[in-house]
Amino acid sequence: MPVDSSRSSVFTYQSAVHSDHVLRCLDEQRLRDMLCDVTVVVESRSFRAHRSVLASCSDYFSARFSSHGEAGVVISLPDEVTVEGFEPLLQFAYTTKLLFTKENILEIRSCVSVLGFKNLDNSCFDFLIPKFFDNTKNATTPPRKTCCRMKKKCPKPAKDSFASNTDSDVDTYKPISPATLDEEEQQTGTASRLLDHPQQSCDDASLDVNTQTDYSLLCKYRKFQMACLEACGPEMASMSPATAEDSCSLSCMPHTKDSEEPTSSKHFPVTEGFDFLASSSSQTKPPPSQGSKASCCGQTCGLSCGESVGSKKVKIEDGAEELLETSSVEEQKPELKNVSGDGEKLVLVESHTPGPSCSDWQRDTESEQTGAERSSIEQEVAEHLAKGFWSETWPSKPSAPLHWLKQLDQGINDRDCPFLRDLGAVGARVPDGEEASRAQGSPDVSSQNSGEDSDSLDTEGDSEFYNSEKACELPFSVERIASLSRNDFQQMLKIQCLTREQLDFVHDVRRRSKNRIAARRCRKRKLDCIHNLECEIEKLRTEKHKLTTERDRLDQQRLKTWQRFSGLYEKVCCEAALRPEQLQVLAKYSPSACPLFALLSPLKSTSAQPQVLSEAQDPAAMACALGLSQAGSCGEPSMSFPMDAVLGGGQTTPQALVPLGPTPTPTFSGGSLTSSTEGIGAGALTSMRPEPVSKLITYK
DNA sequence: TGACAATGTCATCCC
DNA sequence: CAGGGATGACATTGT
Repeated sequence: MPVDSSRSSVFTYQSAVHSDHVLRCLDEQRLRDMLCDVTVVVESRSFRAHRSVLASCSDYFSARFSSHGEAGVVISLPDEVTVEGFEPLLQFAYTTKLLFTKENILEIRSCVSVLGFKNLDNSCFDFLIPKFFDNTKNATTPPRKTCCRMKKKCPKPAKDSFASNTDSDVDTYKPISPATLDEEEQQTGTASRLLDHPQQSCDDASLDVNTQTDYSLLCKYRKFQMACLEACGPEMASMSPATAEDSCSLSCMPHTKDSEEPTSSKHFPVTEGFDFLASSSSQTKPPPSQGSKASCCGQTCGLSCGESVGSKKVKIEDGAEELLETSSVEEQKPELKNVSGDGEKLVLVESHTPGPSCSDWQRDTESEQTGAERSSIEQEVAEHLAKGFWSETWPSKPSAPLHWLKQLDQGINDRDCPFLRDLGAVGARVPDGEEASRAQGSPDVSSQNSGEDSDSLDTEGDSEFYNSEKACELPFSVERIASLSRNDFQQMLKIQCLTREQLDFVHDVRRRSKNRIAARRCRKRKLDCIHNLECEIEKLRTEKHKLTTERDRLDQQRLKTWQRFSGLYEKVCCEAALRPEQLQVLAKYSPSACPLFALLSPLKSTSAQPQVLSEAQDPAAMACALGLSQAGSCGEPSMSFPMDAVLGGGQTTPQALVPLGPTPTPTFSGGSLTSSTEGIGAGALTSMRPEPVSKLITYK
């Protein structure tokens, strides 16, 4: 790890292999029953393990162990957990690899669900299980093919061939070609979205791994998953290993030497950020000695485009052939290669790629880059490759990028592989020399040069990219441009001594990559904001409903209270036979909510109801008549009450409380003042000073 | 063929 | 002042 001694910054070294080493040692301890502190009993079979490991992988164990503090505990798992399902999970906990077959995948999923196993999301099984058990392709065929442009870019014959194969044999899960998606991500970077989206949809590991996303609300990622089922599924379902070898996808693998070997592995994205990592060798990534060329090539075609941190990869093994993860740490785990299988066996591998934190650019190319930008970068790198980006070193590097391009010739129709067609288009630009001859040496590739849709596939930006790139043969991978930190990036530029044009190109690539990620972040934030606002609206609606209910309840309560007051005042007025001036005095000292209070102000505006006054000669009757009108004194809402509301001895209807507007309309029904005797006494009356009407009647 | 969604890119502002 | 992030606007592509 080169460190600039002139720096005073604090450096962080993050080992790429440490975590894997620890896990491997734990696994060895488990196999040797060393330091194991728990015995897990499943169906009368015991498994020794470390509690810390189990607890860190499973919510179930975490909860169980938290309640059993003592060591040497024996835990019996529920009946739902079977040996068939638990054993692979235990191995996964110690190896990050989940071996499963068609026979036990259901058991495993059940156990995952029961035990709350982490990092094994249901969506992964949701993706795989249909491929195992769904005999009807249409049942899993999505209406749209979001993820793969193969449909668009591949001529119909290729698609039809897939379809025919699928129809004939979909029950058998076969490894699919890594090219099916790798090519596409190299082409357009679409695969990065496709891989990012499932993560977002399921575990919210969106393009911004540090933030939570509600992208799960969006069905687009599910659409991607379903689209992959169709686009990749047919291959998965129908392609035999032999056919897989012939597929273009395998040829896209940038292996230095292994790529020449028949490969039955497939590389395709799976939901929940799982990638199906394809490799038929123990070294998927080109050796570091090949420099940036091999490194870029490996990343372009061999790496999946999941998130760099915590990304998961699925290795598909065919038979006894073992595939190794592209991670550098994989080389340290040869013992894990012994995955024999009578039939097909899949290995889910969760990679532990550390984040970039050192200045080792060689390491950076292997482990550093975000999934969001990786695909697009890979695309660019792929374009570089196809254009003979490393033409300088190419002659001496037989395993250089075009090597795997050359393999595209092997029984592969470029029409079957959109990436090939794109590469062909790019290859047409290969200026001269060996690259051109190599490209021409491939009938398929050369034919791609005249592909009718190759030009249409190039966007304006691509053309600009090609033009600028043509004069910029960079000695490092494009992905590194965007993935490096600012300081490292500048340092790298100093070291490389690039030309002005190259510098411009590099900065442009970096700027666009950064901005691309920023745009994704921005959009994600926007979606999050929209979702939060929607949640807020829903909350406010709920609160409004609650408040409305409460208001209605209080209205009813107030109505009852009003009825009691009405009866009481009615009684007082009738029995006391008060004169108008006495009524005014009484009303003056009465709460505004009481009916008598209404007598005060209406007396001043009796001109509005002369006929009423003329009829109501009796003070009590007049009081009752005037009491109908409450002309908004003191700014209170105007109220109008039917006579029976006041005189009916509590026979008030809810309408009596409904405000009728600023101009009250007295409704005198000529009722008598015979009142009920119920209610509170006069003494209690004077002591009751309820809140004014303006406070009691608070309408919205 | 138009609507729509997703994404990339550019320009601009702000830090 | 350079660089990077955020974001609106626009273009492109796919469904």
